[in-house]
Amino acid sequence: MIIIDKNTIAEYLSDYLANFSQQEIKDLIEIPPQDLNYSYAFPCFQLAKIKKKSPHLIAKELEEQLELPEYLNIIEANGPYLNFKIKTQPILEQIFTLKEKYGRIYEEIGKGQIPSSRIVIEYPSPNTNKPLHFGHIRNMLLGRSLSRCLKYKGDLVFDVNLNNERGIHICKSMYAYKNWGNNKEPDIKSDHFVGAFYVKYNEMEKVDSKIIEEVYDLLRLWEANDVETRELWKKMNFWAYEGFKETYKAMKISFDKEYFESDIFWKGKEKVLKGLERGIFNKTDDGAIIAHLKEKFNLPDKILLRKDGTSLYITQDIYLAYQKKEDFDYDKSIYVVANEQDLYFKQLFAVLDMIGFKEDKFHLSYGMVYLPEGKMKSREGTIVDADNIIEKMQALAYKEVTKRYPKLKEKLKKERATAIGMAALTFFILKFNPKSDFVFNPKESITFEGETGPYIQYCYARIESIITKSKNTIDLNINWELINHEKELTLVKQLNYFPEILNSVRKNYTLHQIPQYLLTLCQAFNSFYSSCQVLSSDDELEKARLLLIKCVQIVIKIGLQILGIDVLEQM
RNA sequence: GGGCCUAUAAUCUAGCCUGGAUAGGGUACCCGCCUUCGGAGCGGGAUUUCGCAGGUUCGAAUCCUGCUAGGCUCACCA
Repeated sequence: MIIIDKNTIAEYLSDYLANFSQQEIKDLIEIPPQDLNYSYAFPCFQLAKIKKKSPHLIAKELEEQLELPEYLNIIEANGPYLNFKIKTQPILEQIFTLKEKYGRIYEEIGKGQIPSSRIVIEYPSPNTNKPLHFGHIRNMLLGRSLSRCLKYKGDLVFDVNLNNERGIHICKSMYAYKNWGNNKEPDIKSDHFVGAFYVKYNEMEKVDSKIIEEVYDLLRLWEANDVETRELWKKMNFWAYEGFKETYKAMKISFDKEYFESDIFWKGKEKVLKGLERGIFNKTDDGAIIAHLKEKFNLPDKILLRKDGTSLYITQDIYLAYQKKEDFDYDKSIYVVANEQDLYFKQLFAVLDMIGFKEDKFHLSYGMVYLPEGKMKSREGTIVDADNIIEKMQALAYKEVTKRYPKLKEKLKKERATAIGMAALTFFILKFNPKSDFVFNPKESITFEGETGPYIQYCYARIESIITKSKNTIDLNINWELINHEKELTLVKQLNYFPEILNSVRKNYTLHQIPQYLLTLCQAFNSFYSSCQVLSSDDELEKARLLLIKCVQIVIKIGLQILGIDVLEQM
């Protein structure tokens, strides 16, 4: 097998271009605009500078001079560009042979692959005083698909979750329950039940701002291990976890290990005190411990321990870094956290660096999700609740399924609605660049047409339908010459890019490249579909096209599986 | 005020790292396409000073500088 990518082309060209190294050539090679049916292009501008000839002329000369390698169909000069068209046969052979492993062809044939490593990914790390919201959905989807993508590419990935289940915010919910809860048991999803008291507290605080003092009393009681307070805390946290469990299940996420802030928040102290002893950190006038980050890191200084000796959020995160290393002996630790904490993570990593913890750490920072009205504020209850939106998507999908297939069995309808609804939600979120903010407008965002998950699923189902109808078997024994339609060649071209896309995602964590790629592929397929009939009286042609669409189906499936979207054979 | 980030048509978005072929898509809008494999689809049309102003370059949405607007952040909160 041969991988036809920029490297291959560069290697080939380097025999002819003495002026450049192979790497330089590779960097020059680009992917031509979509409507041109060439896979790769070499622009001759740089060469023109050296040779003092027009790039057009150079392209033309190279075209004549170059000897066609066996994996290329044609090399053609177009203006200042030298364009390369790949052969269909090697591509489809690879896909059909490797099947669901095609996306890791580099690893499979052992060429140009990155060694696999042990990676810990931490997400979504919720607070236990309120249910998960839309921002958590983005977080979970990013964490989940990154995890799946890295696993697919051969890394050993550990998904972990840190429960922020102690602190003043938890005490607020507890306080409200204590005063206005009448010892009620949850009569709604239990994390929502807890969240309602958080909102209640904030309402009451507006009426009487002094109640915050009583909340601090509660926090002190908690820290002093007061039995009654601890019992209440356990009870309410249990409700929160029970609720989260359902949401995690719907989101199809699970963890190799869950950490609890209450277990570890005080353990970071030791690390910090040791750092103080060694003179790495300093004491402020009033006795707090501070890390001076200004000079060495050009960051604002960070307090690591309060003047009363109690822990801060960063104290436990320092400890947790060590704990994760001990638990998983990782090569790299990834934190999936929104970009509002960019500075915090710079500080955390700087502090860890100061005390000699130099492990490879990465903050996968993603943009905020806004509502049309602005930022979500769980304090005021102006959030898009995660369970609610999941339910809404599935209900809408159910309506669509029912509209199309009124006679379908109820159970099937429900299954399809779940798959389609979740596909729509997942795809809607993951198609955006993780770094960018976006506005979630529930009314406009819930759609199954255009650039959506169901659009991709639909392609898959269409292909399945054709394959089922055909009496021919699919194998590599076809007449390759018959795949020559412009739409077919576009498909082949797109299929060939897939492994490179996954390499890029693994390297840059640009998860949106997968949905974006799938859209391009499916658009090419649908366009092919409308101009090329697969089922045909011409058996040879039918066999050739069946193989082609089977390969498309294989790639769609790999892509969707990484995103955590179910494929449907019928929809 | 300092730091970080963002600005692409009515609207949403890809492309920016690594500068190159008429700036790709999607929604909405207009016109077509179900007596050919599934219309959650396809084809065509209209709409853009790629925030503004400079600079570098043969070439800038992409790199640099300044400006404007917006977001996040600058806790002994999490």
